[in-house]
Amino acid sequence: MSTSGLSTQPARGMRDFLPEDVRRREHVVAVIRRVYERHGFEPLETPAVENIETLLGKYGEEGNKLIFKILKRGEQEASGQADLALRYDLTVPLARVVAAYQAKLPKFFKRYQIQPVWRADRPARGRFREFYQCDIDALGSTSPVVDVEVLSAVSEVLTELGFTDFAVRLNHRVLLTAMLESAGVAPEQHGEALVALDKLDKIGAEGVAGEFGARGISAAAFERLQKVFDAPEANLRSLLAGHTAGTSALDELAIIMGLAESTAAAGRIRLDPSLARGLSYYTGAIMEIQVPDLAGSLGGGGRYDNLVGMFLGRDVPACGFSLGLERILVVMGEREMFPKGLDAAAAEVLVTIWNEDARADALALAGDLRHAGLRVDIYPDADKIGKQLKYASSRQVPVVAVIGDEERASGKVSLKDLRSGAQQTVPRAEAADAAGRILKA
RNA sequence: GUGGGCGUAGUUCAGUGGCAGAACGCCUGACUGUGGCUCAGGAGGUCGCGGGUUCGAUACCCGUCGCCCACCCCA
Repeated sequence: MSTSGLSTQPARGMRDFLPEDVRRREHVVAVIRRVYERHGFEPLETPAVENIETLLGKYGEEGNKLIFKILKRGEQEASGQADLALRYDLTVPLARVVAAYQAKLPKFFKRYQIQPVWRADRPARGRFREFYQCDIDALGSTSPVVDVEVLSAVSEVLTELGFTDFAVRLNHRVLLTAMLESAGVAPEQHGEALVALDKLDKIGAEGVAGEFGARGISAAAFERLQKVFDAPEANLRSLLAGHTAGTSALDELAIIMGLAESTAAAGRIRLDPSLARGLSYYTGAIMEIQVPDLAGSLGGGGRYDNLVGMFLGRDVPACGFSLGLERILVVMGEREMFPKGLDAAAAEVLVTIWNEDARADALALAGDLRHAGLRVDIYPDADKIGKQLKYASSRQVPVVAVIGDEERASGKVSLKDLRSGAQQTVPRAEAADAAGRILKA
């Protein structure tokens, strides 16, 4: 509440990040970027705003509704029409970029992109209207090596951040369709059936059977599918017997899982026929990372071999994965997984100001200490020295430098270690070295 | 979109149909060359917003906006 009556809250679903928040975010982003680069992915950035036609029709019906649209401006504003939109994910802009710069880009283009996206969703735990996605995508190859590389990179990120209990759920769009066909679900009911199947781990088999019934899908179909969910490895092949596309999709997943054993994703992947994923552009393998204490996922991805084709007119195979920064932060925060150094003080040394005449001296000393590589703050006013020390203490700055009348007369600086209370007076030229020694002690 | 909970000081929250409270934080002083501890004092509120009931509403009723939790969906 402000005195003016104006709300000080950020817009719904948006957040301010205070220094402590930013440090945490940057810590996680640094790990992600390092691992992505280690896997040979190159950085890319695209505009926050896209032409609206670029985004429409890429995310499915639900996705379309959640796009933040931007009204036409000026005289056109009254028309209520939108011609621009905030980007909804990083994958569709990537597809546009690949189509636009195909001549410049390498045959196999691997890029990472860490930028905010916007969705007009209802905010909830770990869900915001502005959030960062940390994407990797590899374009130009249909090889399962690509799918495995992507899984390896994100698994390595999570491992490096300290996650020990994440699991990768793996499925395949073609396999899903094949399963429904083999089970006897009519093609026009596939969408409904997938929504119900996706809830299996939440509402159980009876629940899904009920949903099937409510949507007019035969009970016999669900019975055939249920065996598969109970024991996918044992029963999938027999369900798919004679279904060529389904069988080869299953073979593809088996290859991915086999190859992944040689990477950081080893032991993490679980074939999960109930995984559906909402975005409509996926065509092949789909995957999602889960952790026990979060209802949603830490990230998701998959193969989308014809999204680029929507821009280019010629398909370019692609596979990618998106880690959700805020999901990772929510879980790391609750589990207290952040390293201790992150809440370090903003400065290592606070230079005090004795009186108005000493301001230039203080600034010069701060400059010297900074040139020596120290993080140095300077108190802005010639307040009582006790107040300046109190400020340093409250900000957890470990060392305070004082040039009082006595120090100035003798060309010296007093350095006080606030942790121990010890104080020493050294020649001005040795101040940086002495401060460094105190900090290391 | 569905169900539930909550909006009171900078923060976390008490509270009552009749003068607006605590803790922490903040400011000042005790302590005019030294922080933490202690003590004394002080500032800070249209009780989310709008309407209704009432002699009187921060409290009761209705609406609205915002936040939180669960579901749905997603990263």
